[in-house]
Amino acid sequence: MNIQAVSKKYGVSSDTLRYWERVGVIPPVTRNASGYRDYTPEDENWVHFTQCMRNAGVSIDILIEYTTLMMEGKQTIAARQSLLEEQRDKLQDQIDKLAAARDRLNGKLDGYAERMANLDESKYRKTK
Amino acid sequence: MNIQAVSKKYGVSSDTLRYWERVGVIPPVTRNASGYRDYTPEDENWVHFTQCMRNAGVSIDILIEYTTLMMEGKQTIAARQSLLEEQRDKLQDQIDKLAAARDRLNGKLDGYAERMANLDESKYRKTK
DNA sequence: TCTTGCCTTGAAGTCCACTCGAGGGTTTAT
DNA sequence: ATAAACCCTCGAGTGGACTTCAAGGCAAGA
Repeated sequence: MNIQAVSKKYGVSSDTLRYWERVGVIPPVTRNASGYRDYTPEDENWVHFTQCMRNAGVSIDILIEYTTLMMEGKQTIAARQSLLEEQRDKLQDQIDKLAAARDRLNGKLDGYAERMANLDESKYRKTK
Repeated sequence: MNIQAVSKKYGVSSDTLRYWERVGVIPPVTRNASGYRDYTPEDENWVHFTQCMRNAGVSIDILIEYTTLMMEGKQTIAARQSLLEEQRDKLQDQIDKLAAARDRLNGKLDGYAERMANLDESKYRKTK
């Protein structure tokens, strides 16, 4: 699958796909005879994983670290595991922060709903 | 309360507090006789709200827009309400993305747990 | 064969949200 | 009364993550 098709399939620009590969977030992508990128299902999986992590705010540096460990083979399994655990915990913290912000907005919105109701009411009885 | 105390209380640098005020994320803070910032409880509340929203990734531009509407008074109530609703919905979308990433990491971690178990086992019976 | 369009690289540019430094006034402690 | 530790403003600098640009190679259709 060429770069444009992958770009469309995952909603990531070709520039970003090349950038991810250049800095080492994803391992070197398979090339065809003319040197064009030809993403295998495994390459695609890296893209998908990266997109998922980036959407969640995992930093480029962390992803580079993970990919580097991955390419170093079996002896890095324990390191990869703790890296992933750490990121999962960070994600959970972030989820909690987002939920707190959402709840705070909902609290404010309750106040607005009331004020809007008062505005409506005032159309009918001009009490103030 | 002076800027340093607020900085400590909310874990936001003094530079950032000044920056937020400068660009209009929070309204002008009360000053003392020598022109130093002296945060009232209401000023603090703006800081706290801003910190909560920034932690959740709400952009500076959106916060400026909200504060501007706020300072324009009652006639912007409806606009503020829809701005807040939109942000709440965005936060929910982001929460969903983070949860998806977290779940994906947990899936990967299940795989790692297995491999680690195999490594342990191989210490005792060298079957491969 | 010429054109259109996608592909390549490397370097430079952009955007966001701070963060820092310079230069200067104020308050507090000795 | 003078040094240390605050505070102020303004403008420039930084870091992360792209994004665009420049210059050129290859490929399929008219």
